[in-house]
Amino acid sequence: MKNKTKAIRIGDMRSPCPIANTLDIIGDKWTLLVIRDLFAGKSTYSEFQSSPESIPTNILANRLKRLAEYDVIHKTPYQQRPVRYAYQLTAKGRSLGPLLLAMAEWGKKNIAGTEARMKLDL
Amino acid sequence: MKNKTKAIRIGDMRSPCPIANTLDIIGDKWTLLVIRDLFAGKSTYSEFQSSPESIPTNILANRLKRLAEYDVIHKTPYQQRPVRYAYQLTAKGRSLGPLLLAMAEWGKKNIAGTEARMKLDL
DNA sequence: CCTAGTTACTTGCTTTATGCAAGTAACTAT
DNA sequence: ATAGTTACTTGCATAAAGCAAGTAACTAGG
Repeated sequence: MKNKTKAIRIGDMRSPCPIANTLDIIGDKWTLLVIRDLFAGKSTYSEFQSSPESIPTNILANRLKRLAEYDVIHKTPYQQRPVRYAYQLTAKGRSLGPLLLAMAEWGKKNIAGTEARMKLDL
Repeated sequence: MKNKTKAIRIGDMRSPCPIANTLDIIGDKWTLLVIRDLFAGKSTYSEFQSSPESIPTNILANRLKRLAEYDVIHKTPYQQRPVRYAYQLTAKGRSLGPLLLAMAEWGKKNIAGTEARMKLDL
């Protein structure tokens, strides 16, 4: 099994802590929203863009690239002429389900005015 | 119950999604490391600074302030002359335990070279 | 009293990341 | 031939992060 991803980064870690290293992959305001959308069944660039938070297009491209590098998602062409891509969660990506669930639960309990409008297949 | 915190922010939300709103509070590379330290029993400014990730001092001050504003932690003086403060998790903060646990588990399983060196009282 | 040390920050400045608008490539449909 | 759609990229302004140094309020030692 060749390693083309950034999965192994020993040496350039800020610490060996699993939380710190997870944050280096998903620790920002946008990444988990893309992953949420994937859990909600979305898979194309325009579907991600259509989410209510309106992710900037360059940031979306950047996050999709990073997630693919870390093997959390992968990109496959779903049609030719013109070629269009579908993004989907890898096994590693799907295993973020419990984290997403914990976050959604915390938000619903602790932040007034929040409401889950999409059904996630966690 | 008076509300001096930012707990209620209806109107300036980017969406009603609980995940999006949780990310607006803890979605960055540092906040959850401070919370991790609190779960590990740390409580002073210098203890947070001594963690292996070496959080910049101005960012630490900023995050402590924000977490207090959102009622995730609170600050109490533990001595006079000179006055020194201890930070501790509120009930709201302690309820982040499952989220932190899910994140630690994901990191341990999916990122090579990670290792939990602190015991968290989740 | 004077100097060094500690804790808990704040300030100034440089670098990096975010956010917005516009532009491009490769098509399809009329 | 022109307009529309999808999936991006590029340029530029603003905001946040990161680093080093400085400050305030003390304590302890010579």
